[in-house]
Amino acid sequence: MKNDNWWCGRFRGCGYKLTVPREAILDVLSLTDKHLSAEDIYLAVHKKYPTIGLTTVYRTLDILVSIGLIYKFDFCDGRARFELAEDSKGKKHHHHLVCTNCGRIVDYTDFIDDEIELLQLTEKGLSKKYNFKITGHLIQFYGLCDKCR
Amino acid sequence: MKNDNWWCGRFRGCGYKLTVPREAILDVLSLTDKHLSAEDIYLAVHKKYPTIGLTTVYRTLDILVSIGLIYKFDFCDGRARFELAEDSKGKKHHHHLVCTNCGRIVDYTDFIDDEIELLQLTEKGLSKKYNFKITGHLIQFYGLCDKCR
DNA sequence: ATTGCTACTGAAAACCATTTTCATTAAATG
DNA sequence: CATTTAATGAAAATGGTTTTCAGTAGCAAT
Repeated sequence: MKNDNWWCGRFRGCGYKLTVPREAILDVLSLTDKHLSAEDIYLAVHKKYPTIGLTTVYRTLDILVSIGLIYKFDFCDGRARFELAEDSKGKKHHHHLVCTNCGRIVDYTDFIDDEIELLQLTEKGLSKKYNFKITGHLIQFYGLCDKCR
Repeated sequence: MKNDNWWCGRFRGCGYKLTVPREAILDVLSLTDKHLSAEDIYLAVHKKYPTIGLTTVYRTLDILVSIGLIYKFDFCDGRARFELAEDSKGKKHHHHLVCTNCGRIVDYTDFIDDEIELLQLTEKGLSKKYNFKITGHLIQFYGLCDKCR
């Protein structure tokens, strides 16, 4: 097990052990630009490590979400999807545009700046008015892609 | 069966029959300000009409969503939740603030105007750039409420 | 290196919201 | 009122996710 990956510190700092399955799962996520489901990840990991089980994939994803290394999304197709958090790996912050017919997902980074600005303003207002400690937001567009429209 | 409810036309216009279960389900939804799950609705309907089944509730909710009479939301607690579309019944358009600890949901209408304006601008931009026919958006905030923080 | 502690693991079973199946019933139309 | 066809309820199936449990492997202290 190599201890030189960028996420090792993050793991140990949270009291989690560094294991082969966890490293394999993070590898898969850091090498794709797709929005993988737990099963997608399981299948990808399975090619290199056939002994790693789906249960472990689910458990690991839970941990990764909880320590903020990955994000979990619901694109309304009945399964959760995961992607690496953008600050982890030189990825750009983006939002999603989802085709409700074929499931295609477009990551867009245009328009983001205005969105972020407004979101921060709203978060501040909500936080004050309702005394919430805001931890996150979700903004997503749905529609029909060029092929499906 | 009274044929004088505001939704009768909407139903018939879409080729759906007006039935007791459908009316009962819409009644429940129009009398609450909560975000009910399919089971919540089933239980509420069940008090007055014990013969109406959960299956029918699910089927009716599907229809209501598809004709735009209600909205379906995912607040990440493992079940879908439903509420009457705001244009149906003098309800104000709002977005949601969700407590990730206790599940409390705050409907907020402040800040909405700016949000809507930005969303429309973004929709226009996305629609042009990616050739999507945008049909909807989702914007939601997560955090810890005053009791849970 | 070896040990001991404890977290981690895989397989199987359980879970649970939602969907499907199918035989029966009831709404709408004329 | 009869006919057509959609709607219904019960039960079974589905399928993503979680739990259980006995065995395994990280890792800190020796």
